Amino acid sequence: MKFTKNNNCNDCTLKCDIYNALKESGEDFSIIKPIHVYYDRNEYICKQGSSVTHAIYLVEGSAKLFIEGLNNRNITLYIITPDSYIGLLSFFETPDYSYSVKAIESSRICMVDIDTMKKLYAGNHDFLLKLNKAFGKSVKSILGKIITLNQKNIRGRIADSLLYLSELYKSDSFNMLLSRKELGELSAISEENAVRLLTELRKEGIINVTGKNITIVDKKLLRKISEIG
Amino acid sequence: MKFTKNNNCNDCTLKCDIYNALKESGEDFSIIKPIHVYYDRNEYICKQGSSVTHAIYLVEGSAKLFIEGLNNRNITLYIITPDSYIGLLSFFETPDYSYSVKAIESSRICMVDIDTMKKLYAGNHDFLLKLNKAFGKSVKSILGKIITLNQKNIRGRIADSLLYLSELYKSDSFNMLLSRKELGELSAISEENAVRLLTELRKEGIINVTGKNITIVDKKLLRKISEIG
DNA sequence: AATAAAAGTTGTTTTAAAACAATGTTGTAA
DNA sequence: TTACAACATTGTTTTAAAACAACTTTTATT
Repeated sequence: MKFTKNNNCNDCTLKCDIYNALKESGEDFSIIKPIHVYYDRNEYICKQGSSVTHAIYLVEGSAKLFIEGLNNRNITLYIITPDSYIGLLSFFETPDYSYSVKAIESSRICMVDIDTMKKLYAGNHDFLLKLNKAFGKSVKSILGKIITLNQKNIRGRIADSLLYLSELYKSDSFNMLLSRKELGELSAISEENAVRLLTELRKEGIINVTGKNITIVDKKLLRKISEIG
Repeated sequence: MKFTKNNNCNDCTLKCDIYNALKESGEDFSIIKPIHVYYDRNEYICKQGSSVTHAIYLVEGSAKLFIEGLNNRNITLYIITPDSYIGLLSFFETPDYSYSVKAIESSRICMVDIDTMKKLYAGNHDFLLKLNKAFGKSVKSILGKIITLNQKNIRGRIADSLLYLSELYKSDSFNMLLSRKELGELSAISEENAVRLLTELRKEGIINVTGKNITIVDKKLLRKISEIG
């Protein structure tokens, strides 16, 4: 982890919501002092229980958002890719993060002090509504996850996770960046069963597996499995 | 289900957020035309998949918010009591409800057209922030639920549900209003096991059970069970 | 290159909870 | 006041998935 202060939004290639809101407001860019941070794989970007001090935006790389459960068992809710908010679910109301985020590859984030954010959306209604929209979307996906985790068998769950990753990376062939254990955590499956299921699906000709590289061969069938298990 | 139109907020004893926002704005109360609806036990207040057309506020009674899952199996996320929003989780972004709500006793709700709501919070920043705050709180409780459902055993889960209900009704002795099946759905447990666990806890002297009336006798122990199962 | 550590794999055993089944109880509508 | 449905209870069986164990492969580290 290393960080740089004194960044200037004008030099940033990413024209994020915050930038746009600020530009619209006509305010000086000096009011926000964005901090850029670089993380290696497996480093915490934010930790469940710690206080929410900044709005965090993922600029580069990818990260997993997970809840830290009992006896070190985690459940990964989803993978975050650029460019989207990391701090979102805990942004309103809660003083502390109710989840953790870890980089799953080298990643870069940009963070803006929460007071500055508040000032910003106090004067910009659309900005707040945009935050809400993203927020609402997250919630919807979480509700779907609850059903998946509680009502599908492990075969259906792993199929779900693979389809999810394929959609996330917008390709039938992708490097999932996750270890077998982490893939398990995305589907609430033990590591051993995650391995077994990947092997099973491979032998059935539904996917190809080479290390962490997955290719979905028969998407139709995988979708069926996701439905009926 | 029966409803009344042409209600006047000035006659309403409940001075809700919407009322207050409107009053502050100085607008005429005639711009909102609240509809009051009465529901019997087990009637749908809103149905998963149907479109979000109104903001719904629970005025009287209580209701369960649940996700309709696979083969008619539901998971109840929480119980709603007055006075709070029902439509909240689906209020932003999503055009359709991603969950259902049913009355668990005779209940009364008040609903306001969503366009009116939008007009209202367009001119009232604090009102929107208040909505967000309530929203954030819901999300936090749902994240906790995910861990409970996936990582605790059924004994821990039922303990959780009983503690939750006791907190909700602000008493160690309460009528849970839920059938054994519904209590099961609140904890993702089969009806049979819900019965067995209640009997078990009763025999251990931790709770008293008379029909739907529950009394928590040993709260400390129940908390312990909720933790360790 | 050698060695340790982490990650992945496969077979076997255990177990928690659902499903099934049968029966009892209560509430409610004719 | 009977009768039928919904709800509740208890015992038994089945099963899906975790846990355990042993081993292999890959990846870092000295």
